[in-house]
Amino acid sequence: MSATRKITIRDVAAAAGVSVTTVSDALSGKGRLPDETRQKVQATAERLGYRPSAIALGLRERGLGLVGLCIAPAGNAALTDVGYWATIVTYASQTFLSAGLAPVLLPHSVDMLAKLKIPLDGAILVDPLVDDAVLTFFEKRRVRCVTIGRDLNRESTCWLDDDNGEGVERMFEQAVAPGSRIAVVTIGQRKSYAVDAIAGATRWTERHGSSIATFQTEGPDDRSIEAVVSLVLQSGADVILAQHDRLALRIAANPEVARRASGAGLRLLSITDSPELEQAGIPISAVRQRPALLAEMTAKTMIEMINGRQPAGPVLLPMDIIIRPPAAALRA
Amino acid sequence: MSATRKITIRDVAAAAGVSVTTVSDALSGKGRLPDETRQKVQATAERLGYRPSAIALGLRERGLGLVGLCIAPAGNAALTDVGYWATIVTYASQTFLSAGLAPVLLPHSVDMLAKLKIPLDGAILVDPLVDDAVLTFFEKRRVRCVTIGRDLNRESTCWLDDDNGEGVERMFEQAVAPGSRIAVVTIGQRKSYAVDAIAGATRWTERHGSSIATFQTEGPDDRSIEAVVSLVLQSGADVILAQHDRLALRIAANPEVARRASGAGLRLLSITDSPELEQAGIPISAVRQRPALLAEMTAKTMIEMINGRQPAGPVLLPMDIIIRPPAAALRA
DNA sequence: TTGAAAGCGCTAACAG
DNA sequence: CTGTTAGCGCTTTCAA
Repeated sequence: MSATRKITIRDVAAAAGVSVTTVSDALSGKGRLPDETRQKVQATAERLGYRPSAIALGLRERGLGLVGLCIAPAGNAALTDVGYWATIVTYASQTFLSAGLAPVLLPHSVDMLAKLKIPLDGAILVDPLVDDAVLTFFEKRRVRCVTIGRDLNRESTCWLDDDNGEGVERMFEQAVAPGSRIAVVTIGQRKSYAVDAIAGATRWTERHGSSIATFQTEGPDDRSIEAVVSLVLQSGADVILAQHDRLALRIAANPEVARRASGAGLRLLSITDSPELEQAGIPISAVRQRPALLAEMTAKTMIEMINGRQPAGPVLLPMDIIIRPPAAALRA
Repeated sequence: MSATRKITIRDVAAAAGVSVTTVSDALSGKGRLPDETRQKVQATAERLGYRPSAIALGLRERGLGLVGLCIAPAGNAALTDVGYWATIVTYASQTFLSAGLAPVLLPHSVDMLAKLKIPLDGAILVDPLVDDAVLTFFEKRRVRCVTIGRDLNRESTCWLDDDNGEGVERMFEQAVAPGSRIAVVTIGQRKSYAVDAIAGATRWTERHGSSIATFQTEGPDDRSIEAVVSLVLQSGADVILAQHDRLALRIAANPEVARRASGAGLRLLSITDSPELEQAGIPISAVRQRPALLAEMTAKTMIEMINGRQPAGPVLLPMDIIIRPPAAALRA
């Protein structure tokens, strides 16, 4: 580590009256020099405040041990679940640090990414979009990459994820009556977790002769969401599956939804869980993600890759189902 | 950025049948070569997938643009306020990224820090302890450092902070009656924000002829906290000032505290604020920190230092006071 | 217009 | 036991 580097190995060599090799060996403990020389060199280095240049080391060793962490920032609480973000960042970082690798927080914008002049040994990307630009950037730059979730249009990259499809299917098994009319409400860009989750719901539907319809909000604003909720209510749905917990909470805020859901007329489900769901006026069941484990495993996969081992193929983590039964059911 | 670098500038030169200088000039647009040569070289570079090595660049330029971010991790919610952590990390990172610098999440342990072979251009440290080991480490390594809060035993470092002293003094002005008996409850290691805040409370006390006593919990466990709360209650205190919001919430959980505080017999205050305080059974007034602004300003200060400008001396940000009046006061 | 060579700071191979 | 030298990949004089 260094900032205002000045004294180089040569300065130490000159001051100690030896060659650079001797300095190098003396400090790294490699060659078999007499203790006297070694100590003299060490003392000189200490006196001069000499620190080996990490960059020069990196140049030789081809790598500094930097790994990128690319995940939508937690600035806007409405957009990102801060707890999810913090958990992933914390666990991935800790795993990397334990392996002697330094986690770098990467921007999501390719422009900013391109401005960085950083020799990355690898990168983790969380929730890639379809044809993800960041992923393309990494591919071009030959930066190895592991993702949490996957780019739906890309076969090659190594990824891990919660098993959203199986999780949602199981949640339906436990929480939804056969023959129900299901409305899926999606928001924002297509991401694999949502696609997988909806696929799970669809599988359940096909098995149980229920119907399923998907509604996409125009935008992330309240007006767009309200509009879609009206449509959903008109459609006569028994069950609403929201793309994520923030969306579920906003749907739950609709009075008509709240009214129907407080009886047995409507069941609100979410593809992602968060502590806030506990505070909702109505019960919202959800599939619980495992960001801590996911982050750790993803980081470990990255470490494997850096160490030259072939990473395992896609990994799917089994999820917990959080059933929050409607008040009516509790009374029964 | 790179990972499995292979093709160097020499490969391109050879393939294009020119010298490395020409390649360098052609790609950076520096020399005045004929367009024909330039295009040929660019095409060759493209074809070979050539990327200049960030490390080699860094070796010449003496710096890669890496800045460290050292802040106790958000793993344990009881220890850290996740929102505070996430805000600081997010805003500091964004400020750095906008300046083309890459934020590295640093471990808090000096051992792990020493394992990292990273050429840091600077680092931000949040809430240093007394005689902070990380700070000492940076000093030794000649890594410039700006802190949020300060090491109470260190004069030299550049720091910024919320103006906790003034904030708490003002909170007392608004929320505490002259002549009150004040109990300060501290927990964990000595940090400057708490010392400053208590100093503010003490100043207020001296002006208004009140008494103030400090209680330090043995440890962070519930038993230790309970023990201290008993002592405080026995002391006949009117006002409890807790070191931080998590501690305040745990104090508020004491039935006797809750009982007295729901009347006008006891006032609970906290040196830090958080959304959770809203959910507490009893009103807890607090001083609100400004992590977003603080992080941004600190990062900007760091950027100034990296650009060779002298940073301004200590900066103190005025704080907002969040008064949550006791139910008794509302009724009146 | 182009190229050779000198470093940036370090280590490893090879001599002495 | 210690020193010289050759790179790691790049840019920047300075010559040709």
